[in-house]
Parts: sequence; C-alpha cells; structure tokens
Amino acid sequence: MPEAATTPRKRLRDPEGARNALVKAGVELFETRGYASTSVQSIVDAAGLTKGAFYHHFQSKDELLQRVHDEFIDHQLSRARAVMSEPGLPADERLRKLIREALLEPMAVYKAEITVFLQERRFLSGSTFEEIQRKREEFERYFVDLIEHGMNDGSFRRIGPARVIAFGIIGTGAWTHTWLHLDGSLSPSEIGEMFAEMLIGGLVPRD
Amino acid sequence: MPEAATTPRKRLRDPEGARNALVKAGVELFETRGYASTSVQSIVDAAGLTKGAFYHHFQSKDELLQRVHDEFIDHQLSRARAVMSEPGLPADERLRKLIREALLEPMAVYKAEITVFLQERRFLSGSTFEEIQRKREEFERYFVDLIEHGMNDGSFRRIGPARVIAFGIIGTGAWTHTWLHLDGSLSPSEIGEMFAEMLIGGLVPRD
Amino acid sequence: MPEAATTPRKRLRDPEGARNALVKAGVELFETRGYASTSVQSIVDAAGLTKGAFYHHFQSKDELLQRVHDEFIDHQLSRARAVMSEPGLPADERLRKLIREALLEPMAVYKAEITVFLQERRFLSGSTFEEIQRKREEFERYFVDLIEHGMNDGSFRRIGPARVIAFGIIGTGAWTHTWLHLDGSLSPSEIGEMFAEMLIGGLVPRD
Amino acid sequence: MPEAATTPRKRLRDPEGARNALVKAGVELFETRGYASTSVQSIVDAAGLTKGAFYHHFQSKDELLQRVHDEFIDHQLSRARAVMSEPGLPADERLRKLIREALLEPMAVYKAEITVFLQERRFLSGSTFEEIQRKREEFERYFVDLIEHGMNDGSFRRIGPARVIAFGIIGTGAWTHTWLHLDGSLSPSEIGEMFAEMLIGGLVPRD
DNA sequence: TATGAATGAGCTTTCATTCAT
DNA sequence: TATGAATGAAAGCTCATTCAT
Repeated sequence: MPEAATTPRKRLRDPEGARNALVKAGVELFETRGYASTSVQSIVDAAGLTKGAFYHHFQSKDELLQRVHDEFIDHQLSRARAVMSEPGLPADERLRKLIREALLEPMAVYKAEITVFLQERRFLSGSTFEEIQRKREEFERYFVDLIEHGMNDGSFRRIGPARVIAFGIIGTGAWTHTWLHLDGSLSPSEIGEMFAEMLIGGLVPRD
Repeated sequence: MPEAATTPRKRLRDPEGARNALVKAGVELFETRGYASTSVQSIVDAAGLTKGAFYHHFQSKDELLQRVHDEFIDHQLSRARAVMSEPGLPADERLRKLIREALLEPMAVYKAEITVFLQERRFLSGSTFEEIQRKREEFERYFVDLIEHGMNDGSFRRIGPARVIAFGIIGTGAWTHTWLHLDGSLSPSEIGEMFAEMLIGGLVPRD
Repeated sequence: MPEAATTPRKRLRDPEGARNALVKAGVELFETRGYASTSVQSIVDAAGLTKGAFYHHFQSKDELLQRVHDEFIDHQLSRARAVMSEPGLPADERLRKLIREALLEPMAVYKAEITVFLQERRFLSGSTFEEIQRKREEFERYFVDLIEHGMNDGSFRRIGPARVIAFGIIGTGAWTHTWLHLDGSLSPSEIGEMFAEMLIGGLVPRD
Repeated sequence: MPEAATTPRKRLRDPEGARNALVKAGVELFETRGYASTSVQSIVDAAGLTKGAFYHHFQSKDELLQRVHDEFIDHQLSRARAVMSEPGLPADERLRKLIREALLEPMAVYKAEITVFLQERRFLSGSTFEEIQRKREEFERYFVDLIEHGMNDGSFRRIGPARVIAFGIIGTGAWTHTWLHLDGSLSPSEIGEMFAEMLIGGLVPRD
C-alpha cells in the first residue's frame, strides 16, 4: 500500500515562497535594525533558509532592498495619481485627499516598507535605485504642483515657496512612521484627516 | 567692545584639540554615510589622527556618537525651555516661537548633528543613551503640553489628540533636515516662520 | 567531388549536442579566464544550458577539463607517432617534422585547448588525469629520444643532456600559445618551420 | 632581581618581518597551487598570522601578487639593461649574454617568483599591474631589437620576423620554469649556456 | 534528459577593539 | 599621550555540487 501523502524529507521546493519569506524577513529586520546593520545571515536565519538560497534569488542585499520598495512605491504612486487625475476637485479638497489617501493611508498596509524607505532614503542612489528615485520625485512633484496651483488661483495663501510648503506637509506625514503604532486607537486614515485639517486650515485664506 | 554675537558663519565651534577634530570628522561622516557605515578608520583618517588616538579619547564608536549629540541637544533643549518659561505668552505665540526658535533655528548651526540624531534615533537606546532619550522626551513634551493647554483654553481647535498634533508639528520641522541646504536662499529661521504660519493658522479657531 | 580537406576556418568541430556546446564553452572560458576562475554557471550560461544539464553530462568540472584535453592530445600524439614511425628519415629531418607537425601545427586547430592544457598543467594530477599525463610523457619522450639518438649517431652536437635540449625545443613551441594570434600573417606551420630552422641549425655540426 | 630577558607573551611586533613572512608564504603557495586557488587563509596560516594582519599590510590579494613580482622584475630588467648597454659587443655575443644572464640566471634566485609571474601573466592586467606590464615589454623589446639589428648587420640569418624569433628564444628560457629543479646537476647558468649555444648556432650564418 | 532551488563550505574583505611599545 | 600592528569575529558574496521534481 502506497503512502497516502508525499513525505518530503527536506524543505518543500517553493521558490515563490522562499522569495516572499526573504522579503518579509528583510523588511522586518531592516525596519528595526536598519539596512546597514542587518546581515544577510540574520535575514536567512529569520526566513529559515541559507545564504546560498538568498543569493540564488537576489543578486545582492541591495536588490532585496529594492524589492522591498517596489510594491509599496507603486501603490503609493498610483494613489497619488488617482487623486491628481480626479476631475473637478478644488485645490483644498484635492490636497486633503492627497494627504490622507496617498501620504498617510498607505501606512496602514506598508508601514514597515515605508519606514525602511524613509530611513534608507539617502542610500537609494546609483543606477540600482534610479527608478525608485524617479517615482519618489513624481510623488513629491504632485504636492509641489498642487500647492503652486492653489496659490496661483487664490485657494491657498502664499505663505512661502510652494516647494517649502509641500515639503513641510510631506514631512508631517513622513515623520509619522517614527511614532505610529498600528495597534493604537487611531488609524493612519484618521491621522491623515487630522493633519489635513490642520495643514489646509492654515493654508486657506481666512474668511 | 566684544564681537557682536551674530550667527557663526564658519561653524568652527571649537577648532582645537584632537577630541574636537574627531567629533567634527565623526559628525560629518555620520551625516553623509550613516553611523553604521562609517568606520573608525575613516574617522581618524579624516581627523588626521590614528586609531590609537581615537580609543584614547573615546571608549567606543558609540561614545563618539553620544558626544556628537551632547552639545546640540542641550542647545535645543535650552531654547525650548526659554520659550516655555517666558511669561505671559498666548499659546499661539508661544507655539510660533517654539517652532521657529527651538525646532528650526538650531539647524542653522547644528544641521549635521541634527541629521545624525534623527537618522540614528533608533540606535540611541541602552544605558549609554539614556540621558539623550530623556532630553528628547522633555523636548517633545513641551510641544504636547503646549498644544494640550492651548486646546483646553480655547486657543487651539481640538482637531485631534494633542500628542498626534504635536508629533505632526515636530515632524514638519524634523523632516527639514532631509532637504534643507544651508547655502540656499531661505534660512531655517525663515522656514520656521512659514511652517509656524501654516500650522498655527490651522490650529487657531476661525474668526 | 567532396570538399577539399583544407584547414577548417570556423572551428566547428562538432556543432551539435549539449555535450559539445559545454566543451566548447568550457574551453573558451578556460582559455581566457583560467580554469579555477571559471564557474560552472558561466559555462552553462555561455552554452545556453543549465547547471542540471552540466552535471548530467559531466560528473564534475574536472571531468570537463579532462574532456577538453582528450581530443587534441590524441591528435598531437598521433602526429608525433606518425613522424616517429616514418622510416628512413635522418635525425635532423625527423626533428624538423616533429617540431612543425606535432608541436606547432596542432595550434592551428586546437590553440584554445593547448593554451588551457599548458596553463593548467600543474593541476592535471591525480588519477583523473593519469592518462593525460601518460600521453604527455610519451609525447615528450619522442623529443628526448630523437635528440639522444641524433647525438649518438653524430647528427647533432652534444651541446648538453638530451633532456635539457629537448625541453628547450618543446618550450620554444609551447610558449607560442602566449603570443600567437591565429588571424595574424603567420600560420603555426610557418612559425614551426622558422623555429625548426633555428633550432636544428644550432644542433647540427658545422661544415 | 629583574628578569634577564624580555618575555613577550604574544607574537613580537615586527611589521617588516610580518610582511616578509606573508610575501614568502604567498610566493610559495602561488607557485604550487596557483594564484586563484590560493586562499588568503592558507597564506596567513603558513605565515603564522591572521587575515586581519594580512589586510593590515596589503590592500588586497592582488597587491601581494604585485609585491611578489616587484623585486625579481627589477632584477631581471637591470640585468638585461646591463647587457644591452655593454659597449662593443657583437650581436651574437650580446645575445648569448642576454640569454644566460637575463633570461636564465635569475631563475637561480627567483625561480618561484618567475614561475608565478609566467603562470599568472594573463591576469596581470589593469592599472594595478601597469608597471609590471611596462617592464615586461621593455625586457622583451631588448630581445626583439637585438635580433633585428643582428639581422640587419648580417650577424644573424633572417630566418623570420625578428619578433617571432625573439619570442621563440624567450620561450625556450621561460618554459624552463616548468621542469627546472634547482637541486639538479645543472644550474640555470649552465642551461642558459646550452640554450644560447643551440639558438645562436642556428641564427648565425654558416661559414 | 533536464530543471533550477537549495546547500554548505569557503571565499575576499571589513572592522571595532586591544595592547605592546 | 599616542602609535599602529594585530586580533577575531563577522560581513557580503561565490560556487561546485546535490536532488526533488
């Protein structure tokens, strides 16, 4: 009588699973210990694999860092694009949506990835990270352009250069990764609403 | 007649001594390459000294990181304390001063140190960095308390929990280290004024 | 009428089959990068195959090295045997043919293999390479014996021990792999003729 | 009563000695196992040091290879220069001295280094080895020029292009490293004399 | 016959720290 | 005070080989 089920002696062949396990272990370790201080050994230990397997799936530790960013950056960017292309929205309403939907809400799903990205920003240079840089710049440009247009049509007060105001707003959101606990009482969406209320309240002209 | 106390132009806060050379080299390298990726060898090379000298002055690389923080943290904290202890200031005016004088202006002198601090925040744990953590918490508490009081006395709208609002404001300023160029057209003080205008404008009740 | 048996221009000695593709890729990579520095991965990449295929055809990287040698060594040896068994040849004429036909001419077809062999000679030890070593010794013995006999019958001057003279002659030819360009103006056969003229000219007695 | 002699507990500080031990171990291992197949670990084991010490003294394994070459190449080159600058020597006598004194005799002292150089020739490329390449070319040029001049003034028969003849001669000598045993009955100098006799005998015109 | 994921050992190199001088 | 040789552990990465599929 044959054995009822396959009895794999060693780890099941599951390349997709292995990749995901490595990315998952990577993002978690990068988030808490930083990219430079996280060894490939610690990643593969966490994923239950070996260094050989790591380098079978990724050309380098850098490539893993890239993969960590890939998904969430597209997510964040597509949310920003959606808000920007929505027709007929006044500048203040568009900015409110941009803050909440593109800046804060992605943290509900991608907090770890976003933390890694924001912490390692400086090192995402060189050709490996060219695309990521380009996407980041597109994301930031939406804020700058929106502020600029809002200032031009009188929706916003011209408190200062659009770029400075935009970076102030982005900073408000970006900094959130340093103190946000997802198990807390407030969701990223609610925090986004509060920040938008404060920031836009300060931008729109009085009466 | 003594020199007028203008803002120092050359950032030569203490040009003499091996210790200072090491701290200076350390902060510059930590700023651009990160603490973990900066070797003691590169620090002593930059300072024109030897490894032996380094370990003569510092017990460890960690201790140098601590020294890098020491001066600017006290500076920032004393500025915050000064603003908080100024009598008879309405909440919005006190917050404006806190943002400009304690949050942004220190960047004019200590941009490198602040950048290192904000980037390496995560690693400033353990007993070595206990004091730094305590000072940081005191600094943040001033913002939270001020917002809280302002909300209580009706100076500020209760947009959300004081802590969330305070961290939003701190983030706006903290993030500045990622894009600020000191040789630019805007000084930290001016940027602080703009941020304060936007943030406080959003906090105070309409009409 | 069949194609005239000219020297093959394209070195397509056996274009079909995975085995041959691997041997071909191997010899080319070994020639330029050396055996130790050539990875199995790079070989299979060059052959358009996979590692699994490699180990299906060869037990090890060593075995591929062996296969690289197999064909050309037999070729070279059979040429040497032919020259040695030709009847009624005076020693100087036999040496001239040996130099040209067995030492130099094979480079026209097997330059890459010969280069690999000469470079990796040291590592062709152990039982795996026993046969190759035996064949190499047979090849060298023909030179030594021929010189020895020539010295005995007065055809050659007894400049020194036959073995030393033989190795000098072999060296003259062997070294050619380091500078020969097959696309150059001189063919291995012509070079062999020149070397023979010089070497034999020095060996035969004056007047 | 003080101790009569110093009693070092650990390895005596002797940087010069350490460097020499590493170079010595390196050349011996490179000679027998080849550069690519010799690990830094095996070198430091042979030298009684640690890997850390190795990289304290040398920037890389490549740099050690360079150091291995440095001394013997200058030695060989200065011998060649001396022969070339000796006044009033007929071409055949100059060539005889070049073969014996510059090509063969250095093997009496630097056989291991020369073996390593000849085996690893191919890999001595790039800026690290620029100087070595330049010196090698100068060395070879002396042979080519001398043959060329000898052919022009009738001292040598124009058997073929000077470059081909020169490389044949150099090969005769270079190949010696593959079979020479220094404990044998023949010295490099004697072997050089025999090779010179054979080679020059073939080059000079008959009566 | 063939794949390619996975291993495990070893590679070159880096580095914070120690310590004889 | 200061040097810099040396350590020892660990880093990122490579690679010949195995083996479930």
